[in-house]
Amino acid sequence: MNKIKVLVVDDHPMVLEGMRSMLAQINFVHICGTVCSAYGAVESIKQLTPDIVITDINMPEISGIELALKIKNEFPDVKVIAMSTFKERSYISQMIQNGASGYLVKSASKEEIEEAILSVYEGKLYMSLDINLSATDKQELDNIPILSSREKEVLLLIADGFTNPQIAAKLFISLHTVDSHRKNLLTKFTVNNTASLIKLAARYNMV
Amino acid sequence: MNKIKVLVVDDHPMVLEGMRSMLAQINFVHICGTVCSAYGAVESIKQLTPDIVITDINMPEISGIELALKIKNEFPDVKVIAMSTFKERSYISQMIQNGASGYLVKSASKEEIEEAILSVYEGKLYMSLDINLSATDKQELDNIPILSSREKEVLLLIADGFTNPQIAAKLFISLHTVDSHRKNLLTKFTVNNTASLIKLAARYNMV
DNA sequence: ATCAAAATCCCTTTTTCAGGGGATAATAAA
DNA sequence: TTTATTATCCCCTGAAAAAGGGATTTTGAT
Repeated sequence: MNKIKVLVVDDHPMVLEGMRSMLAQINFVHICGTVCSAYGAVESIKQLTPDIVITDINMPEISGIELALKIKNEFPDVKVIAMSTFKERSYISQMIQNGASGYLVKSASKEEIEEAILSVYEGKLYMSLDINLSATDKQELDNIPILSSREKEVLLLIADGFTNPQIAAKLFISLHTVDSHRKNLLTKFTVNNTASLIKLAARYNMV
Repeated sequence: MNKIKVLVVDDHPMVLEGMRSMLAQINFVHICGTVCSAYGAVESIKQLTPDIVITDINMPEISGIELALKIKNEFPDVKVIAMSTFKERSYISQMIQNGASGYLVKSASKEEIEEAILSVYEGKLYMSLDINLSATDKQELDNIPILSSREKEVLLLIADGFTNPQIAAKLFISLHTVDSHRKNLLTKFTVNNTASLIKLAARYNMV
């Protein structure tokens, strides 16, 4: 059996080293390279022709989300596994939409990484969301409200400091409508003013 | 020369592996252990008697900040190096106040880690703040306003959704005073309403 | 001892928010 | 096709925040 060629992209040398060390223990995996920025990633893929790219989501300048899109466009056969701390839950769906096949938390064990690589290599999806979360973390995830797209728009504009009339003008809707969305946001987040709303939204990486 | 005994604490196995691999390349360092939670750390220090503990700041349940305090109380001779992504800048001062001797970003290179360990072992302070920051990150750091302790209190209460009258009651000060602090916060953050204020404060890990 | 900064308090006016109510098309899901 | 959701619009009231002005007393640093 040919080894699965894996390229790792992360801006933290420490994580790269960790991945390198962990992947070295998996016999069916060959680490064909590690890259510390999304800039070098595309070039490296061209040269090293990996089967799977494991990439951090949070990177300066070019995020893992954009990188996933680029990879899917230029190298449709290359599978992408996104990696991050559990906190960036809201980014995961974007990552999947951009063609990623898997999601790993950075607290993943060697076994999980192994499973993720195998699953993704076989064309399946792999998600390691529920693992390694503390009880409070899980509860937090469950409490993240589901917003409509319009509500998301309004939320972002609120967070950027726009007043209701300004938001109404921007979205070409009535002031009353903005007010309704705003009320619904407060209800969905079970808070009673803007400060709490934005604090929570920030914690969930929605703003 | 005796090797410097180092214990690493981090809840991400990947980072632990990375540190282990990087420290293994430094000849004057002996990794006497790695621990994946602050709970085990104290016990391990007792058994392994490290010279230096390198600990992540962000850990579930017990943070690195609390851990640093515990270590300084129970093992005053053990030096502590705090480690995190650059984002938690606001925690650094707390870490230092709690007796940490150094600060490493997770994007630190082997050389930086080497230097940090040496410096701290010799009783100096080591800070790796300005390294590996992108231009925009640096600019952001520069723009982080310096708040008085009172302002921090007020900011936290605002973020928790308390109104000015409630804050006044909690802090035993006049409503007018709260209002002044609030105005000063808006000025210092160069924003013009609460939503923007909390969004920024959240980004700077102040709430 | 002096100066600067921080923290405190006071006032006014305009604007915005919060919370309450309810209603109607359009769309998506069952 | 019926139901539920979403997005839209409207009204009201009182509370709170934004923005402007200014003043005094602690506290900390030089």
